[in-house]
Amino acid sequence: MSKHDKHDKREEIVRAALELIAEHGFHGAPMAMIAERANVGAGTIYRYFENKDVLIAELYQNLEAKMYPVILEGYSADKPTRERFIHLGTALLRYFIENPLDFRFLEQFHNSPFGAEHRRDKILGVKDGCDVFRELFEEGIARQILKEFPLSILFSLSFGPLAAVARDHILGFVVLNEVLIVWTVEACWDGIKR
Amino acid sequence: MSKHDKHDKREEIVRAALELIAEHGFHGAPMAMIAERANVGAGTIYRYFENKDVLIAELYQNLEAKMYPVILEGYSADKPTRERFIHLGTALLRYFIENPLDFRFLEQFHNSPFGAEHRRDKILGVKDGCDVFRELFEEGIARQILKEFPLSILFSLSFGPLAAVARDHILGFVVLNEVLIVWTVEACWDGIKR
DNA sequence: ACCATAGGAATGAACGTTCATTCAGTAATA
DNA sequence: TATTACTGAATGAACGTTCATTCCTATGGT
Repeated sequence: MSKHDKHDKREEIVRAALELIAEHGFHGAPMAMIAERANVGAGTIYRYFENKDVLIAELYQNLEAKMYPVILEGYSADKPTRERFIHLGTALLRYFIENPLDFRFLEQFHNSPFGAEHRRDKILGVKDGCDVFRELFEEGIARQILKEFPLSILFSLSFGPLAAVARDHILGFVVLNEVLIVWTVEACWDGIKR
Repeated sequence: MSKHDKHDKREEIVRAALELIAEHGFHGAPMAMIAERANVGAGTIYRYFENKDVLIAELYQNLEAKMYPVILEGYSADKPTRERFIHLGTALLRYFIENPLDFRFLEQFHNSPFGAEHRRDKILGVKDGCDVFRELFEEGIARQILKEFPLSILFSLSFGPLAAVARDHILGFVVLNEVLIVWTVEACWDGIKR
């Protein structure tokens, strides 16, 4: 067998961990259960990840790296502010709906000791994906297109509803279709525009 | 000692549990630690609560019962839709900011096995506090004041941002004052109004 | 072509820790 | 004294992690 199969095992572990954590939360996904679902011995996980925390952190970074390009696909900084916002918002919401496991994992992650630390990092040096939104908001405020709120409130007014709607869809309280997705993001825009 | 002191112990347990769970989450608040902070033997908790789950569930119901009248104080079904929405929204946000422990506990609760079950209950027979919002939204749609969205999306567009803003305030990412609170809720209104 | 063997990969039973819960004993109350 | 309230050490279950052992395969000598 070749080097490729090593990766197979590693990826099996990552997949199993994502599934179980998304479905049952961090504390409902013991290492033994992850190992079982990955068809791997319990000890094998520790050949690839130092411990559970490292596994989870890597899972999170995997996700961010995976989402970023999907959401930015077709994004152009030249288009009007509103159009760019709708693009990002709908792309994000679509991603969440099409990848419910990813969404559920992210939610678990943000409501955990990890999440708090991670937020602190983002305060100091904002990382990766948020920059796009930050730029968009700052430009929108400067051009007087957006309400003059602290950035963090604009974030909340935009992502708060998107996350809530995605959660409701995944839990089956609404059925979102393409039209509803766009309308929802447009409603968010109405909330932040002047 | 009189009957009153029994209540004192019970309330000490409830207070300690709320503090620790709000601060460290369900799994960072072992029964032994709750007992210690309540100045009570570990076994004493079980004189008042069958087990940890029951303690948590009762904590949650305490909170709901405590919040409901505070938020409805001064609420009048006669006033215009917008005014009523602003009243409820600002009251809720103010409550969260003034009672950060309550807010953090509610967040922990909603991101847990309990939360999911509880949501299912609310689907069938909507309980207590949500009725006010439900009425408000249904009336707003009927009068063509609000966008014609599924109720659950209107909920998300309203509470999503409020929860996110409250979280940011409590974690120190924004400092909300009375003006910002009102502006934020008005922005939510802009999101749901036609 | 065959076997021997070295060494990394994989395993899962075993370990130490932590937690919710119990219960035998103690203190307070009447 | 009898009853009730309280205590915290003891218990067992569950967890993350370790490590002695097994398995697999690539290599080199015959």
